[in-house]
Amino acid sequence: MTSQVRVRFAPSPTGYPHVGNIRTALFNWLFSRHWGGSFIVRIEDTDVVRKVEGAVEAILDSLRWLGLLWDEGPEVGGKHGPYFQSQRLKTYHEVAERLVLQGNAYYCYCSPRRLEGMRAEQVRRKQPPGYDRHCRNLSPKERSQKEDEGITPVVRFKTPLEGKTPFNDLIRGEVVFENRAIDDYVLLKSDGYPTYHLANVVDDHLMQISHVLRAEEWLSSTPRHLLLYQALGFSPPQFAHLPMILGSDRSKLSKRHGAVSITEYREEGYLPETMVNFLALLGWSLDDKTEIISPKELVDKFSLERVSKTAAIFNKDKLSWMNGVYIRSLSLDDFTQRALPFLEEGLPASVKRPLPPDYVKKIMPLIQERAKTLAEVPELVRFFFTQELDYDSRLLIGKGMNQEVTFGALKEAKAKIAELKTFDTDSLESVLRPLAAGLGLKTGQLFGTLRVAITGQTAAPPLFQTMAVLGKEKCLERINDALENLARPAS
RNA sequence: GGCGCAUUCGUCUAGCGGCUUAGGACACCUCCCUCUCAAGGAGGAGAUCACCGGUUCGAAUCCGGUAUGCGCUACCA
Repeated sequence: MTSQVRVRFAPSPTGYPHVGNIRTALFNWLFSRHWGGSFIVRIEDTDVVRKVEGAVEAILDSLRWLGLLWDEGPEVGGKHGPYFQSQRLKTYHEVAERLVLQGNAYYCYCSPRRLEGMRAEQVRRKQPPGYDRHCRNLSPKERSQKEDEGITPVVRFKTPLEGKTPFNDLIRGEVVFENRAIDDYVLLKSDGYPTYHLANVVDDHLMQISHVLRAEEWLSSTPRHLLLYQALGFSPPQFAHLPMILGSDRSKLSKRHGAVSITEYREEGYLPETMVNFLALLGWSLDDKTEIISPKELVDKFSLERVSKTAAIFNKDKLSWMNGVYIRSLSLDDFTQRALPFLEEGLPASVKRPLPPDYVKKIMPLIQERAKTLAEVPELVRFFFTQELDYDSRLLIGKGMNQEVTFGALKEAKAKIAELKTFDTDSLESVLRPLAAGLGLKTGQLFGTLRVAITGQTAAPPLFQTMAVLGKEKCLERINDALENLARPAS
């Protein structure tokens, strides 16, 4: 008997992985790494109807992206495979058959129509909906009659009519369910696929899973699973039900809450280290102040005792803040490397590709601390690449200035800049700062005007650094353009 | 309707009977820094700890009830 920790992430490929799924994966991964155990990925593709093409790849990609590598599962294999439930149907059939033989399950021939009618009636009479056990005690004769009619039955679990099923949830403590509140649920569907309940229990046992860490929505199903373990003579794993992640309106996360799939966050330019850090803190905390925490420390300190019991709302503002923190912490090279794909993608088509590496490298330090996501980098640096600036010429005229003053200031500035032999931050500052005083302008006024002329924006990286990167020629061109724009009567 | 879980600033959370005038973070506001925007620094506002009872010398912390929210109640997971 080993006390090896073996946990699994068992997604169903019925859609792209959302933050809730991934948070569950993260906690499983952290738990396994903390205890030196194994992290297993198992694909629960038992719902043929809802199966989504590409979902498995999206799930695995997301895990890899976040660094949540698995010890057993798709692609890497393992000695308890296969790790796709659709490839394990024979096992489920055998177990279901055994259950029927043992008297713990039975064939049910009820038509969907009958079940529907039954449920409607139950709801109408305000009774708890649930299977009425119509086929629970069919005689052999009745059964063969149904078989003769060509009906493919489902296999239902013969839930004990009395008693209680208690268990100790590692996060919530003692939980008890009355068996009579549990109906005879389906184990094997008529299409030959098992339901979650059967496949999950069988595989967790066969794969020697020691701890089941899953979302709270499974809490009510746990007694069903426990009853199944009992009937099968398997010793159940330990259960821990994680708090759910909710949308801003406190309902289950869905499309209307904006980005829900983890792949969308990736596309929006959130760093994987941000997601890991943020998701870890959604339902778990180290202490009363730790916000930024490394994966290593997460693994080191993770514990189920510090997992909270209450559902959490996904706070995107805080995510963005945290992403900014991580972006700023990147080395310049790393930041550049990561931003590059977003630049190639996000810059206007008119900008020549490939982007000149040296030029890009000079720009990046100017915006690194201004970017909250990688996806907004193209917008922040666009004016460095585009030929023509498109802005309202009225922006050139700063507070307390008029057209004439602005025009003169730009002209003077242009002259000073043109005289410059060395064109860098210091030389620009040494000539432009005095110029402001000479013109009787505040530095903010002169620099503001120049900023609009140079960048087409009122908010941009520091002016002199920006100009130094752009180069003398381009700066002069843009000031010329600004002068022309100013001279043109505003329409 | 039944069953289950939960309930501390708008949000994420700390708190596990006295150290709490309930701490931190995001967001918000003010000021400083400053050529704008960021970043950074200093402050501020924001929670009668859902409510009602009980236990106790003492409760956000323990117990009970109520309310509210969420989940489950499918041949979905």
